[in-house]
Amino acid sequence: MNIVQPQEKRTAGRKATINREDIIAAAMRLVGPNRSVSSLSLREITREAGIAPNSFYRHFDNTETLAISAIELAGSTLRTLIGEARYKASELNKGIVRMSVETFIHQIYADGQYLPLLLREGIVGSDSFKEAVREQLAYFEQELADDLEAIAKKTNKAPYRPDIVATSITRLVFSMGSDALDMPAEKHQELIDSMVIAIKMLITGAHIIQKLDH
Amino acid sequence: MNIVQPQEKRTAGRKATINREDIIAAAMRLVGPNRSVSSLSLREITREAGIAPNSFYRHFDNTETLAISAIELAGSTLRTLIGEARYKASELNKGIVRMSVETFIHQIYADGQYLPLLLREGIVGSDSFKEAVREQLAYFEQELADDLEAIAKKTNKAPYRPDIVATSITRLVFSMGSDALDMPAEKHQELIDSMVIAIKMLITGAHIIQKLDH
DNA sequence: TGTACATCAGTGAACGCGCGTTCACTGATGTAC
DNA sequence: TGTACATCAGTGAACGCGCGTTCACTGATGTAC
Repeated sequence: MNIVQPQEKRTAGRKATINREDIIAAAMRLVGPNRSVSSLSLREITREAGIAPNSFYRHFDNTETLAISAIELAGSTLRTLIGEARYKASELNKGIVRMSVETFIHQIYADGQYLPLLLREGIVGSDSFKEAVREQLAYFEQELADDLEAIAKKTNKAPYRPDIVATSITRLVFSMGSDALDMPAEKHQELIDSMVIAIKMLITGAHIIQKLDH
Repeated sequence: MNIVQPQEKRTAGRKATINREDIIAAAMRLVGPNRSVSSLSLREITREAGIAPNSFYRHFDNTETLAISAIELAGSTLRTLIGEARYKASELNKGIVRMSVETFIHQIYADGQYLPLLLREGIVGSDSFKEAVREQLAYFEQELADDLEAIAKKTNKAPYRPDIVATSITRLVFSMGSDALDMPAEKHQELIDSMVIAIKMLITGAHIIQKLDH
């Protein structure tokens, strides 16, 4: 979970004009809505970052290392955003589900392309990419599971298989969320509504099903 | 939906030793569980197919055209499989949901890598790839919607927003289904069980929710 | 304060390599007569 | 049946290009004394 190695105390030497975050940002700009990080060439990244090709090696061992750093950055950024959404939801008395989903979608058009990055690299990346994404998704699911538990306590009704509910919601949000990239902003509200309905179906079903089967 | 251009009647000329399907198959072998079609080089594909690089142009305009053909082939193959599963389910009196999911998962370890191909290209592909995948997903969702309607007629209870249910199920099956690629075969049954439960939660929830909100 | 020195981020030039694409060709096949 | 011919799938050689990586270097910075 260390996004960037701790800055070891410098003793002497030329001052750095660019850092790891700058290079990651350049790579994020290049991937856009369609490309995967593994399709980026080293020279392409350094061109975008404004440095010489071989300067890349001063900051990363190779493009694979850069990609994993980008995935970790994306994951922690998204979880921070959702954390804020959760906080705001409790403050504004707005539904936690709707608030979280809205944050997700609006984030897509904001500074970063974090969500689609995670989604893509979890699917097309190398094994180590997939592992890095899996780790990030596990954090999401854990936080979701906590929410579900809190709801369960409040309503005195535990959902059936909360693990499956958490996984399903995560998958749905990522899958449907990435659709937002390919549609105009005015359709976002409709998408958000659909996602909220789907999630509520899942949660509602999870509370009923146990009565039927168990 | 035309997988391969209709064989125009040949009048003269050397007999073909390789055809479009052979080249698509070579490409499918190369992508494996991780790579996207767009990462394949023309020379790599022809090497795998056992032909000279420039022979590729006798069959496809470029690798993009090949990729779209592969997507269409994957889509129609999968839908045929699911169609058979649906038929068998009604014959064997086995649950239609379980039967379809099991077919999906087992197919992953069978001849083709169709499901992950669709999933990947729908996310990392170019706009035309995405369009091709979207078309295939739309077929799936339509067939699912038909099933839901049939169930609704039988039970005399229509689900709320069957479109959202169909979309959600499709997304869940593709997302969780592709996990099967990264896990040993003995864990497949567990995955199938989880997917079936998630789908039942959705369907159950979709029947309850309308009573609450509408 | 001044000076010699170690550190190290960034560079320009060069390398060998695989790539997509082109060209003119070969030779097997089927057709016309 | 035989022969000249049109068709066209597949090829070998060549091209210019962007790639990842290496090397020896430059020169700004901070440290030791």
